[in-house]
Amino acid sequence: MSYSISDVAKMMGVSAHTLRYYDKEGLFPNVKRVNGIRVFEESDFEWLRVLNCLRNINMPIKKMKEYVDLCALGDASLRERLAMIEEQERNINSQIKQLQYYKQEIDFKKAYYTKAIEMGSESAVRDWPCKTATLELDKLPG
Amino acid sequence: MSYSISDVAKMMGVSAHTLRYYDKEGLFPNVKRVNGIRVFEESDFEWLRVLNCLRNINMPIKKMKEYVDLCALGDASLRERLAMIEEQERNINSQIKQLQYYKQEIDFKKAYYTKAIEMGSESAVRDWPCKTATLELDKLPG
DNA sequence: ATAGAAGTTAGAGTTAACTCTAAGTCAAGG
DNA sequence: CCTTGACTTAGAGTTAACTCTAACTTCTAT
Repeated sequence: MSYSISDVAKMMGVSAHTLRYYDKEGLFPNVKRVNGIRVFEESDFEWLRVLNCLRNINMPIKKMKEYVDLCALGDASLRERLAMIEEQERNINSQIKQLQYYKQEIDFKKAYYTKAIEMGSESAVRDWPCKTATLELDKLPG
Repeated sequence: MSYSISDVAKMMGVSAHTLRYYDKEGLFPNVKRVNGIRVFEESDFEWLRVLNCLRNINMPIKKMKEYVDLCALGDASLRERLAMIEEQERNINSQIKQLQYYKQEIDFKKAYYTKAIEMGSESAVRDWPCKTATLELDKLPG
């Protein structure tokens, strides 16, 4: 079974334009062509999933290209690839931590507005103790 | 106690340029000026923390501006503000969920490369069962 | 065989969020 | 008084990641 660029675009939830852009940036070094037309196979899907993953954890396209190039080197680049993956691991962990921190602030705001609406006015809750209000600005997760 | 723009920049971990840009976009409607120079007070810090929070959960600056404008309307905009915060709550929850999902893929990759290095070659682990490899592309968290 | 849909390219345009520059103002220290 | 350094503005420049256009080719169905 083979797939056109727009099939894959639909599957990944991006535009065909975007996939051509990724290809131009060198992210699909192994996709087959028939009469110049890109033909995706199931065997390409693992790679598409990897790209999709890296994109969704905010790896820049240039870094993805570096990763592609390392893959092309085979076993000689295993350590470098592990290092990149470990960097992404640290990255994703800090992103999750940061979001969880700010989730608390958002939850507080939600409670604040809910109460304010209930009371009919913000002035009734203006000086609610805010857990985060005592934090130093420079201690926030970066 | 009052603070200059570069004091605040240091505290927030952004550049003074960036803060002036935010101001130009209307995100600091209440910061005092003395001889045209911005003077930040402790009383501005709660607002800086809110902005910092919204920025870190990837709210676009235009949306932050909308929020600023709603705040200026007082009690009349409480419901709209709650709605915005609730949207951000959904948003942040889906961001966290998505990152946690892709964290699994990264953890798998890490184990994969670790094993490959141990074995001396990727070919030894090439066909490891990958939990995520069976997923439909279009079932991935968006 | 021909229309229309979908593919191709190079390259221009867009958007968001900075990032920097130039030219100028102001306050403090020597 | 004069330099130094931090502040000001308007506006230009940068970067990443698309997003689109124009001109063209190829596939599919009548």
